[in-house]
Amino acid sequence: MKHSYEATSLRDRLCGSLDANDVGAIVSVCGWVAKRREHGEHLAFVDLRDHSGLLQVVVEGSVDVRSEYVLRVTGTVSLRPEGTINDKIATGSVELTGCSVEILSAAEAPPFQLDDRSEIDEQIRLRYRYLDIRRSQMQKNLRLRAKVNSAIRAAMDRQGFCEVETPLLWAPTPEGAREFVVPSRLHPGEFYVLPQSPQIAKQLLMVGGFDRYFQIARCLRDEDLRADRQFEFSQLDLEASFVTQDDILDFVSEAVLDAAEVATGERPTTIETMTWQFARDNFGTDKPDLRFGMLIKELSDVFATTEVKAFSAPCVRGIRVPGGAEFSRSRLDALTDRAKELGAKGLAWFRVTEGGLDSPLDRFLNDAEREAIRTLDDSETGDLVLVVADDYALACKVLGTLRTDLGSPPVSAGPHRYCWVTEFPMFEGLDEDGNPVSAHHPFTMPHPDDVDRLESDPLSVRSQAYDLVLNGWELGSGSVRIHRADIQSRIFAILGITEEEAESRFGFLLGAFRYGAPPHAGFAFGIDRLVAIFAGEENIREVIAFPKTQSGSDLMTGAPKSIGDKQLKELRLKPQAKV
RNA sequence: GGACCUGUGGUGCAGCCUGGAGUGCACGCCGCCCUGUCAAGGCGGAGGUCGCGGGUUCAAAUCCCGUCAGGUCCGCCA
Repeated sequence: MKHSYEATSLRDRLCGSLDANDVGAIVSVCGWVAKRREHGEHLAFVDLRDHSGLLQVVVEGSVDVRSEYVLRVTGTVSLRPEGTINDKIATGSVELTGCSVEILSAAEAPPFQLDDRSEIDEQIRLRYRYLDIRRSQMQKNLRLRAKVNSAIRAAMDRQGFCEVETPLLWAPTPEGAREFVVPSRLHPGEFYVLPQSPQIAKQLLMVGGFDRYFQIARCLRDEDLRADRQFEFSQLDLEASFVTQDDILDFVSEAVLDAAEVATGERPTTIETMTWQFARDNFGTDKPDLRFGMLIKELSDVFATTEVKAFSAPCVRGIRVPGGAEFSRSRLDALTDRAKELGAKGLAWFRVTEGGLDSPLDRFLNDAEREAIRTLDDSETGDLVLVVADDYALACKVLGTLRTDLGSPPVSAGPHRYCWVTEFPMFEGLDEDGNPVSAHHPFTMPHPDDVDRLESDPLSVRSQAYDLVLNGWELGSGSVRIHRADIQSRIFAILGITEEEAESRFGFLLGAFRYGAPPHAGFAFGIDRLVAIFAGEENIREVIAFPKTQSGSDLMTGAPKSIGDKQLKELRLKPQAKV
């Protein structure tokens, strides 16, 4: 089937699109030389590659082309002679014969082979990213991303959302993530920042009467990089007025499920919902991976009056590791190190054996304690039980992390398990001045049932904030926003933000809210992470055309780089010498 | 800011623990041969600052210290 986008002035078809139905057609194709196989001066085969696939070109006579030469080949689509059909490629039943070959561009030997067989060091790939993305895996990933983007746009459009672009040059609003700073030439000594998200802009759009806004927005955060974090990333950012939390969950679900359908061919039937408290109790984290069990079990009651010093703590909890009794001592030591890295004082391990428990701590346990551990989560002989005793938050963090370290299937293997996590706490902990810290952001609406306790017991107050989680990755979060000045003032007061401070930091937003702010709520989720999971990639760099390294360098362009004195002078900037 | 892993012809690896001549494997590259290959095949060849610096030693790719780059993680990411 010929598609309109295949044909151009230079080519008629894409290499990978030809098959037995095209036999007899005289076509021109363009692409790169993937492989050349010469048989003396009378016959040569060239595998021509474009993003659609490979096509074997038969040249009668010799041909002076090398790998990665760019060719335009005109020839007849022919069935391959019997016995020479190649099942491994989509076009393997045909080949191009009687060809004339035009060299559009010669090429040096590439620094690495562009086939799919070799694992190339990422450093090399990133230095020659323009070659790396010529490889089929990267073509696949980036094109998948484009499909996801377009499915999301279609879903938002269908739901009546209006796409509005917001500024990249924004005002500093010191709060949350560290911002990238842009010096102003016209106002020397003053700065713009690149937005960590369009949060405030989209709330202003609500005030402005765009009751359903969305944008596939670039967000920038100057924080340390990780496998799932780049300086710049893309979010589906949305906000709607005259809605509740449930409306937002519906809007987002629609977009995500559409994207999933386009990406995987299958529309997930459900997105589970659980409260933040439930997630923490059972998974030890606010981003639960539902693909496997190993839930965290409570042991605090059993050890409430324990003689075992290591277990004298407000919270004692454990997980069962199926088959973990086989772990070597060094592996168990590594787990203990990991627990300590996460802040635990130690990690207690118990091999469940035929006779009971194998553990250095076993002899200190009384019968009830031993029985509770031995039967934790229906443990059987051959399992391992890991126990952490600490305060609740740390026990959650340590066991939750060990759970995913030990149980999480590879991204490419597991099913896709989506999950809404709701009723996040309004505040998490206290800052150095003793003020509660916003868990989401200071414009988040408290849970209606908890508003009374805002002042008396702020840390117990739930918010109307929610996260979307996929396979243990936080895809995004959102909240119902505060649109009433009285509640906003109370929140600022609790956070220890004075009126003057609030005015100087968010004045334009608070000002806008004085002119008729509709109740509104919104959400944003990371497209890089979503696509990475769809693509079966553990690392979002694999779905980004030109990513940065962990230290924030671009190995291709060499960024960041110094700028010339003239530019510095113009911006009135004076770099300090490196220490 | 911190922990751990990695760095050896163009590429991917082995060699390092237990020091002894830049040794090996696969791919690629160059030349010649080859009329149905498709990870083509045969013959020949070129290609190295063992990331960089210092130390130990008669001798360092190998051991030690430092440093740079890449990765994973902790901190950080409202």
